[in-house]
Amino acid sequence: MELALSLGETPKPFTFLDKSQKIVGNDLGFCMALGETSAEGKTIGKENEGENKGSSDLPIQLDLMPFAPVPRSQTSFNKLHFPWLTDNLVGEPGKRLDVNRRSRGVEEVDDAMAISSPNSTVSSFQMDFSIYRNGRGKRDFETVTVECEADRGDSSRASDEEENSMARKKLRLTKEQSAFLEDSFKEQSTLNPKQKLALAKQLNLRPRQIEVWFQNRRARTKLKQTEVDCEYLKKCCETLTEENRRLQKELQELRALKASQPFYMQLPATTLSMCPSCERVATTTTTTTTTAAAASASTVSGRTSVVTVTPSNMGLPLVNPKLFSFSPAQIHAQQAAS
DNA sequence: TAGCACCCCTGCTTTACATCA
DNA sequence: CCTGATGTAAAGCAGGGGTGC
Repeated sequence: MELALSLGETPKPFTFLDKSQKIVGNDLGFCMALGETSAEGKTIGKENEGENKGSSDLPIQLDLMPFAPVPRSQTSFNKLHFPWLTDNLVGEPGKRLDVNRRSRGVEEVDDAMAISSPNSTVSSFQMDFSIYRNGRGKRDFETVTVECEADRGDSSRASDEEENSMARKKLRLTKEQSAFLEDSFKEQSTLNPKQKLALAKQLNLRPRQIEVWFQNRRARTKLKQTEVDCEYLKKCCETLTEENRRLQKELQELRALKASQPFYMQLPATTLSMCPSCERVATTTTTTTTTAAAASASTVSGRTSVVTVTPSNMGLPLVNPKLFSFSPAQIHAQQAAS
């Protein structure tokens, strides 16, 4: 029996980038600065130049949060005090580093950009997201603090006293973000760093968040698949149990028949065949069955792998018909010898 | 070749939040 | 409206495998 468990998907070209325009232009209420420069000095999103057409070449920045280095007089939020903002600086002494925080590499650079880069658009757009999230009128200013804290990144959890006093808040992804991530997951269940960065930029999330989302998503998929497999195996078990019961019954009948018909030796042989792959029975009766025994044997039918059921081997338990493979000539020879 | 650092993953757990009775 | 139970999802954490130096 073969169980086809497919937990993964066939790798396909990563096409979620094509959706950027749709998201950007629709109801998310934000645009992205795809012109940012990555750590390697390459323009991120260069490979998606086609999608960027129609939008401005310059990064768009919404000055809704004090992360961006805008003159204080230009932002309406400058009257709000965000004590953690000074912690956003990369390399700030006294920070506690998260163990999962990459100490080098693209992601860190990108995180740092998202947190402290003058061109970062993250915090601004998170504000937009928070507005959408406040559909029911909850979480207004609270949301602002949540998003800001989320943007601080793992490495800026810092200032332990503040951290302790402020309970860990969780960023809730918007429906749009989740849907986009779902679509991306359908395309590909794992991401390479470039794809992660691109997704992060498109959704204005940190790469770490994208990574975590995909990890959790894979875990959910696996869990669901496990449940499905479990159900399938249950049914297989029931089927096999039923078949076993039936075979046992037939075996009893055959034994009873054998006992009642001592001259079974002259019955013709019946060849049963079993497909090796599916183990289904394809009865191949070689001769016309004239007795109940032979008829019964053909229904036991077990199996295509050449189970030759003759009166002489009828008494053998049909444990694994694959083990039985006798040609009529062999059986006749054996009979003659005995 | 061993040791180390780093990256990425899985598996499990924790925690914040939403929902509902 | 409040409250506690419960489910869900984001994030934290530990540990292992792969890779490069």
